[in-house]
Amino acid sequence: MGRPSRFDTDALVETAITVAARGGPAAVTMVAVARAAGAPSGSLYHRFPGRPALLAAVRLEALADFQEGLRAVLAVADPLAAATGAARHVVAWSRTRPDRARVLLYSPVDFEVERWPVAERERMERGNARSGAALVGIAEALRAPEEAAGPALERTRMAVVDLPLALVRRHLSGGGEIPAEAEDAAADAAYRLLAPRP
Amino acid sequence: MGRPSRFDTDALVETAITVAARGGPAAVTMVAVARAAGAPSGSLYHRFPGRPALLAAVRLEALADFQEGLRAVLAVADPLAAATGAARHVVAWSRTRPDRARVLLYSPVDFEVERWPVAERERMERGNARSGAALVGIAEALRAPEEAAGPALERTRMAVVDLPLALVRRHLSGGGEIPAEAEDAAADAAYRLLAPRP
DNA sequence: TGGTTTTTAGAGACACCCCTCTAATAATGG
DNA sequence: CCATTATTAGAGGGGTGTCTCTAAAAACCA
Repeated sequence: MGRPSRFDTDALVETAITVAARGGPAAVTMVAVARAAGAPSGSLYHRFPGRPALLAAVRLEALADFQEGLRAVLAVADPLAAATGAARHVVAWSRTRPDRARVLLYSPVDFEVERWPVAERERMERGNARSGAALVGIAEALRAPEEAAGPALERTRMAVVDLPLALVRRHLSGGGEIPAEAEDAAADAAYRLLAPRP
Repeated sequence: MGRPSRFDTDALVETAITVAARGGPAAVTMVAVARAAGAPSGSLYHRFPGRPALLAAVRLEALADFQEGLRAVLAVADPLAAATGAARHVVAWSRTRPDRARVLLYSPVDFEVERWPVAERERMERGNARSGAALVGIAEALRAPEEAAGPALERTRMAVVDLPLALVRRHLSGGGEIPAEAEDAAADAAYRLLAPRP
């Protein structure tokens, strides 16, 4: 099998994630990650064809981890419970995995998606499509009889993803931590946004 | 008065804003902005002592423009109307000034606030304090009798600032535009979040 | 043991950026 | 018209980053 590796891919991605969490995607350079991992740059290039691939690995790791849990929560039968649970999950996940959450607070553009290798870009689109489909299901179940599909989806996405992430953003950007109460706040807000009008 | 200037400070800040909107704070380098403005880098250094000062100018211009309008809307007498109006304003402002909005979607850390000249940092803190005070007033007026001050402020800030900005973020990050309906969505969501429970 | 394979190790070419510094330029005031 | 002054113009040093390429190291396998 040849010489055993001193730095395995997962560990390198992990340090790249902490670098990204601390300094944003711009700080994720090949040299910076190599230095942080105590590896020579050659070892990095041995695993990632270039910086775009490294950025993709960082983003995809965070995204997959996030979406996996989200989809599990969204699978609950009662749509309102699924939605409030998902809102709570977004905050809870971010609280326990702040570095990965910080990665997700940046936009795809910041991670230079347009330069990613095609395989990685497709992997991201597949993940987004799967989660998007789960969300559409919930939105449809919650939709008021007279409401159009578009606005209903908008409202659901806002309650389940955007609003919790906004909460997370305010706490994390600035170096702080997320308080436990934020989970309740997210769930409560989602309920208010999605419960049928009185 | 000496030789008249070919590039005035405001115009340079303006091009810096479009550079920042397109490529994020990382793209705002002295050379990049100089190139975009068609000016030699020396002209830039003549007006800004260095990159941190340029980043500060970009951020402060966007922030001042945003907060000015926000405070005006928050000054409305009825607190619930002020809050929903403010939420609407955040989206409306972002819709008409997408480049400035894009600048505000990044965190202070991304703009390297810690390296700014002190004067600029203080100017930012003063602006934040003023807007924060206006928000505290609204939050206090909206607070339910049995609610504590902290959570009430959290809820108000979320409805008035975070959630509208989250909406804006989804549309702007990715290069798109903000649809006009988003203003209604923001105002509606703010109402649902802040109106007294049935 | 000796060949094969995988990986580390790091030097080096090239590009870009920050910033300094010196000249040249073009207006104004006496 | 000349001195003054604000500004443009851009060359160049020093630093850092990307990526390539060669050599050595360290395991496995026959």
